[in-house]
Amino acid sequence: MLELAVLGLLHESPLHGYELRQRLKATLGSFRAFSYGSLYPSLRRMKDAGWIAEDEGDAEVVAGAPPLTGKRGKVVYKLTAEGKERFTELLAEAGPSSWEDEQFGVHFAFFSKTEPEVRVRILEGRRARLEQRREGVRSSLARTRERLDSYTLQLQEHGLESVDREVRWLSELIETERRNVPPR
Amino acid sequence: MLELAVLGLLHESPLHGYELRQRLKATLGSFRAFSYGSLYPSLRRMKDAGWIAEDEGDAEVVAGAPPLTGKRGKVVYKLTAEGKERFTELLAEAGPSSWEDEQFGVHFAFFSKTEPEVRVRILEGRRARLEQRREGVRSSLARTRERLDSYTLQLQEHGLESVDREVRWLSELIETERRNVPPR
DNA sequence: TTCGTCATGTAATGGGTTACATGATTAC
DNA sequence: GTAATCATGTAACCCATTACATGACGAA
Repeated sequence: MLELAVLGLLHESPLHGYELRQRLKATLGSFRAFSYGSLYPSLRRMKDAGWIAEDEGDAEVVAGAPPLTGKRGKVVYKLTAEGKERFTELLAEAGPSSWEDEQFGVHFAFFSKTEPEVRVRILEGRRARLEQRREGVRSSLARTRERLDSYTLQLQEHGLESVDREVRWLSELIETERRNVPPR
Repeated sequence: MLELAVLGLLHESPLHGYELRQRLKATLGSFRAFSYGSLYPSLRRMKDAGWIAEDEGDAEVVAGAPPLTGKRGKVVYKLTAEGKERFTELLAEAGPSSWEDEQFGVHFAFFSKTEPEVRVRILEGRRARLEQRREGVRSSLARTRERLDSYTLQLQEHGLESVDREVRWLSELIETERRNVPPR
């Protein structure tokens, strides 16, 4: 999850940890936020795995002074060739977990780097998942409506409307995708 | 979280684990689902803590046959006096975490058992949280709109609309609460 | 008799958060 | 010079999930 997001952002340009987190917030918006406590260890692991590497030879070295002192400044990471491969791989292997709430947003955020067929698969998977959830809530609501107090009821209905809204959104997106890439 | 939900459900009537999970789904709707892998250990802990207890003397003992065999059937739990206290306590101590996505739904689901002032506090806290999030997204969007690809942009905007919708919903709820319990 | 679903549980694992510690750099 | 924020990191913990194991019970 975090891994995919980091690879995706570094795919655009090298960044250091702190910056990465800002971009993460900006890219994922209201869907997800990560803390440094998960980001830095993750960067470490990804570096050990060889997917990212420290980016020297940066515009950072201007006066020569900072690098001369043993001080540790920003650590800028860039994607390695293996990292790019890994990213592509992660994007391609979109399975059932890709349409869960937390994952979907991250996948979607990198749709412009995703194969058109995979995009449609994810959008449809997500929609099916939501429709199934909606049916579950609806039928349970039909069975127990009278027994629920007004607050629980409001919660259910607001939830249902939210799901409906997202389904409609997804349907529009799917249609647009289809127009651009007609099914073979 | 799970704890609060379980206490809340058992507050209405004794239930066994399996049933509890169904009710959890029905009550929380699309907001949250729990697996048995977290439910059963949680029940165990709550029993050890003395908040819930096995409910014997149930309608279950009809023919006398099942209890005579050493077989272990359903384990029905009921709330103890301490459990009721704990529940009230949890409902009252509604702090900043109560307005986070995951917690809010659970709190809201038991609003009918919550003090009116606490209800308003939670609703307003949640609204403020969402408004703050919305401003964050908005300003970041204003700054970086041109640099974002169309997918990321759509994600942001859909997110923004969802937040807007929930804010409006909350505002209506708050107004209703206020009409019923005018501020002293 | 076998299939579905009811029912209870455990072990391993996952994927994060909070709180803390530290220090550099920038703006006032 | 001092406050804010930029910047990196660790340790302890939390709260759940997945996968697995087991078995009763009712309906076809």
